[in-house]
Amino acid sequence: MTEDRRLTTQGQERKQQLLDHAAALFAERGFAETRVLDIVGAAGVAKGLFYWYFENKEALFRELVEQNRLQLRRAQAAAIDPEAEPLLRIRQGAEASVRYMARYAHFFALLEVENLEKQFADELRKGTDVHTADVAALVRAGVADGSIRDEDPEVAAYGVVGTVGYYGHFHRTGRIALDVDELAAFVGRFVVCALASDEEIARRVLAVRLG
Amino acid sequence: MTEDRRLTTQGQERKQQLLDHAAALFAERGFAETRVLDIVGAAGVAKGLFYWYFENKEALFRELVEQNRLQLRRAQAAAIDPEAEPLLRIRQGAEASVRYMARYAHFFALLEVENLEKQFADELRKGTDVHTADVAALVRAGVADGSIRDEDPEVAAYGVVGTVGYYGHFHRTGRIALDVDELAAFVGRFVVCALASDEEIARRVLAVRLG
DNA sequence: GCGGTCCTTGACCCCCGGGTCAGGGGATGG
DNA sequence: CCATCCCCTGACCCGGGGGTCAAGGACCGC
Repeated sequence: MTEDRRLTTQGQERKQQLLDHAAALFAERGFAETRVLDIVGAAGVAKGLFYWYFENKEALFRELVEQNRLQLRRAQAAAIDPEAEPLLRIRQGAEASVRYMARYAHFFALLEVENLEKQFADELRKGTDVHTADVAALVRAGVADGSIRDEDPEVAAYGVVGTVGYYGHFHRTGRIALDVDELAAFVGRFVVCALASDEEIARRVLAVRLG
Repeated sequence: MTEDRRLTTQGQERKQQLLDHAAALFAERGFAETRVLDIVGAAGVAKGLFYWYFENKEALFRELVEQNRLQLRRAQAAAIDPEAEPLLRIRQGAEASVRYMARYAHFFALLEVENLEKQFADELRKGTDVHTADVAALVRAGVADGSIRDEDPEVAAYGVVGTVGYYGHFHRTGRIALDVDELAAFVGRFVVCALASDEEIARRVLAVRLG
């Protein structure tokens, strides 16, 4: 029973507390292994209160995902220079994503649930699919102006999204010793080299310093 | 209580049946959502029998992973020409992995559990880590002879493993329309372009026809 | 036939964890 | 000072699913 509660400021804060603690716990031990009791325990409130704010555990999870997805999208948009050429925009987006994922690593551990909990697959696919569509548009533009190798834009876009995601994952799980700046730069080089139609273009795009 | 049972031929077959049905169910609806009862139900046997062959659900899962990991490694080894130059070997390994993953898609849906079920993280990391170490050795050789861009071999290797894994995932979940041959070829191009130190080398390595 | 090992069954136990609910307190406004 | 709407509590209910077990084949070698 959580139709459309009207929350006071206090209520909103409490809700966010629960979301935050839940995120930390999910990231630490996984969704299935996290009990509602753990979440309320971490937040220092009684179990019943959980159901004041959320329909159930899944609903909380969905809300968490949505919040997070929007934040990432905002971070990407902020990093991309709308005036720049397509391949550079792709590089900017990729590096920004890596930075963002490193910063909110605990959130992203969550998104990977896509793989296991089939119940969330559709929900979570939306995130990558939207991201992929963005990149695909850029690839299409790059192929059109000759700066990107002539590959299927959709497929190539998955390469960018995948590379960013995988490096985020490996970094998060401590298997890549690089610091965030180095990693972001590396991923930028990786995707640019993978997509550029020739060395000249790759060099040009990589020469740009990103702030 | 499954110490070291001596299984008859029939016993081994029954055990494999359970493994197969479990794999299919895990892939279909996830590990946590699959009941032991579902598994034995699919295999058409009683619940108690499950515990004759396996300590518990997790033990079965681990066994499944191990079986599968070894199979992939064998497939990779078979596809790689030990005489070829490093970058070409990487390409061969990557394409073989894509093919293998497409063929045993249902198995691989499993391996992605790495992300959510923290209890299996270590177990599963072993798989990717071994694979990465193999690729890293090839990258090191390629960097040494100048055919591969001078990047940290470990980090670059994660790019290959990640690319293969992600394309496998996207293909498996129906988001890439290409057939396996096209996808494998694409992934080959992607990693070769991402790693090659110049166009000439990339062209040379990509010119080789793979059987 | 007889003992032994392997295989199989399904009812049963039992706990854990999701979800509920009756009740209480503290604001705010009329 | 009553009413109302949020917020909060924790004991309780209850089902599901993991794991057990006593018993009963089936097939073997002897």
